[in-house]
Amino acid sequence: MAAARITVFNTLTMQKEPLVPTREGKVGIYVCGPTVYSYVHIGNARTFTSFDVVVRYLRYRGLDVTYVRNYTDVDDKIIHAAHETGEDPIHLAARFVDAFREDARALHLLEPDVSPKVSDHIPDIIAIIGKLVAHGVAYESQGDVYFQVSRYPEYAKLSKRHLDELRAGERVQPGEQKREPLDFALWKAAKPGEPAWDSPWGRGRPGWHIECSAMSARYLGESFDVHGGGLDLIFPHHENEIAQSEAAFHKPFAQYWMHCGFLDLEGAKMSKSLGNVVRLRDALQRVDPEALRYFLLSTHYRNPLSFSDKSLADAEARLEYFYETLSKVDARIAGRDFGKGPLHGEPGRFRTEFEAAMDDDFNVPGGMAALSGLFAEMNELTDKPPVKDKALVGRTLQALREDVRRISSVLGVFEDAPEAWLLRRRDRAVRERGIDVGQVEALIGERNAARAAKDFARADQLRVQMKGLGVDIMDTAQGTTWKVTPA
RNA sequence: GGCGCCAUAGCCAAGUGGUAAGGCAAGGGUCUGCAAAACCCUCAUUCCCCGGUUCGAAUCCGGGUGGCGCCUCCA
Repeated sequence: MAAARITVFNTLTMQKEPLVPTREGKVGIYVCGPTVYSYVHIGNARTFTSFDVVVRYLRYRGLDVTYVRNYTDVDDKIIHAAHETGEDPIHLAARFVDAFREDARALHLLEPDVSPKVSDHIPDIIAIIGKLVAHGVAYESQGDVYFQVSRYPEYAKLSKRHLDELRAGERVQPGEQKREPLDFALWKAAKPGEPAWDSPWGRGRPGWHIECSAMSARYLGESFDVHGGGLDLIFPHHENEIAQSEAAFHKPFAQYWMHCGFLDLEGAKMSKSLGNVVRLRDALQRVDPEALRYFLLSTHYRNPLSFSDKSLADAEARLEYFYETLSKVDARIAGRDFGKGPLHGEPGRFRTEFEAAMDDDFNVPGGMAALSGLFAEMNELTDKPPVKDKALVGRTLQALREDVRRISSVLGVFEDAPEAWLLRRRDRAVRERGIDVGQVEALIGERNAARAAKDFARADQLRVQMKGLGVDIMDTAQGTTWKVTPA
């Protein structure tokens, strides 16, 4: 069975384990989505892109995946942000949900099967809190409800901390009515001007962690397969989710915990206090969205990734190579019938290599190596075919092109029409560099006239002139084309 | 202070017991009027340092050095 071949690094055990879904052939995955108080940053984007590929690959392997990624739209930070703009918190959150959807589309993120919001699940949340109170692991205190950590002996099994050490560093916020410092809020009594709902404990709103316990249970069941998020969510968020869910339902919560590493800014942590947060939205303006996606996937999801203009430029250059190859290959094989028959070499080996890498805890960089081999093979067959049989070459190219499509569907890159992507990229560069296209075309015309007249000195002079404008020209069988010199 | 992660060529980056993937850059070549692109070749006896385990370690163990993260909101 395909799934058994896939191995996942489980934060719970700190080991790679075979992925064995609870229900044969089906995988439920819950990823902690954005708290929508602002635009998401590129670190968020990395996490969501990583899990996007996880979901795509599980489906590629034939698993029936239910992918849930929530929006936390009721939260302290949202309330603060709304106070500053004078906006209604729920309205502000809705605005940023829309913004996120736009950014996500640009990044080619799949729409999850379910994208639940906290504000739509208050009854579910109240029901779980009610269970926890009934089980004696949570208590009401002046309109707040707290989870009593000491009543859940397995607390901190995910982050592997010791309770006494945690206690040493704990502090109680003013106004909190906890029995013990480690206890955390499940429900917060309403303050004036805050979104609030009726509950058995009075009007109030959910605490931070409970929504994920409620929404995962609703859409995936009280026990499900994979739970994901950023590294920094391990403590306390995921820890608290485990405590709440397992104490409420008396069964194991998520089987596999997957955590995505950080993205930093050339070594420096991205943080609001340093003022070096890069919004996904802004990054999307600066670089081709697909290049950004390719960059985000260029390091294994658990390793740190460093964001820089150079790495972005590298990603874009690489994408250009892929698209130029595809453009060339498509021109060769599109709409042609090369008949049936044998293929040259073993074109399927690249996809096999790709799968082997991806089976191993979603090793995307390993998979990219296979992809490099695949593209080199396509280029060779197109430009310097080692065999004369054109039908054989054509069939092989078609097979390789088909494998590119399958791999693309997993990585979510180079799915565009190659010509369209190439032109879009050039147009953007033309705008950025302020290049006069009419002038370029005139110069090309002049140069071709000089070449026809064998006036190569003049032709070379024009080439140099265009180089000075930031334009590289290429003489091909289809005529002279040009592109903008990489900055 | 506690817990944990990371350290691979000029740069980016896989590899977690069997003798260093891939990419960029660089050098050489094929092709080209010249170029560009593409393709081919070259490019780490060695994986931060010191010990240990082993027939065998980049991979395991111990110690050190240097980065980083979490412990408070954070993807």
